[in-house]
Amino acid sequence: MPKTLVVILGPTGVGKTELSLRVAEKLGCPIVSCDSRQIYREIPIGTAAPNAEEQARVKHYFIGTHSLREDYNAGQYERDALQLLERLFKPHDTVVMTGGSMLYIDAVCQGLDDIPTVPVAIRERVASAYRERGLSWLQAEVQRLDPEYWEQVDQQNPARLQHCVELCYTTGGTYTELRKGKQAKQRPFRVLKIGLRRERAELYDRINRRVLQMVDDGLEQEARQVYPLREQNSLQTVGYREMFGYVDGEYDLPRAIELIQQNSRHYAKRQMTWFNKDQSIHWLDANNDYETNCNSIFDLLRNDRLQED
RNA sequence: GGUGCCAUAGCUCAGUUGGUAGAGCAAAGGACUGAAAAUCCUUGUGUCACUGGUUCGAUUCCCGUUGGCACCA
Repeated sequence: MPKTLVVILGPTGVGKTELSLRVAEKLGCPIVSCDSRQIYREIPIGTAAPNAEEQARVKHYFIGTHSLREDYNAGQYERDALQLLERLFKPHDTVVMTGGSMLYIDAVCQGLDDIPTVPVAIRERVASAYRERGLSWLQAEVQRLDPEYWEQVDQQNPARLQHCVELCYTTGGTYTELRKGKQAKQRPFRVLKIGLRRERAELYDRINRRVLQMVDDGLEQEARQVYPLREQNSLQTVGYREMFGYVDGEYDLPRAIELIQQNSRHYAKRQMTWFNKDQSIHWLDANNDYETNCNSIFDLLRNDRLQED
């Protein structure tokens, strides 16, 4: 029997959670979360993680499994998720994966290149040099160490440049050498990507209202509890940065809420830009009833199987 | 009621010594391989409040109107 991973993706707030639950219930399979922030146990409210009731309906993986103090990233997720899927595909022919973290989805479905982990000391060295000497230093380093990458890279983007410099320091070679693996990695299962979408105005309205609901549910208190960890990468997250600004007295609570809504909309927009490029996604209208969308997914699964045989 | 100041992009404001205007934010589009809810790039025509006057030409100067703010009654 061919093994299939059903990936349900879409922008934040589109309604992935409930559809995923219905699909998983009908298939009798678990849900693997593909969300770079729901993985942290301290921040369930602001990340709209599935609640206890939802998790009781279907077994979930990668929800609240890590602490904000841990460094986690897409490469690690690729390894963890593949390992888990190998296990889950023994009893199950189909597994549902759901989430909106674009890079994490690609990491599982296509795979990332094998890039070494940068030692903390090197990361800090590059970061402090950048702080002291600015973007032009990063640009000069990349030109010197990896001219080929310099030609393609977004030259104004410090995050990209820093990463390249870190890897050159770490390996003694170039970043370009590590980026050669363009074609998709072989996976021991097939992937069916389902994209959920709805009209822009409607999506934004849902996002705005969901943020207000999060505030009612105690987002401010949740943010205050994790405030001491605000410098962690894991807290460079919509909903928390804005609350930290409020706690620091930069603006009032209504302004913080406005900013959270706005940044959530920006995030949704970036997700859509990314997903729009992916030709392998089968799009469904989030306004259809669950029965209709579930049936569409099962039809796609069946066709997929027939083709395979 | 009187006097003064203000009225320019969705918002906050620059500016044009008279030749029809530009920043920040918002918004839209895009990029993206171990920070990815991150990080970055591109995009600015708007009756310059309304009416009349002066002028070759007014958003800019003048009269009036409307709205706002301040002070005086």
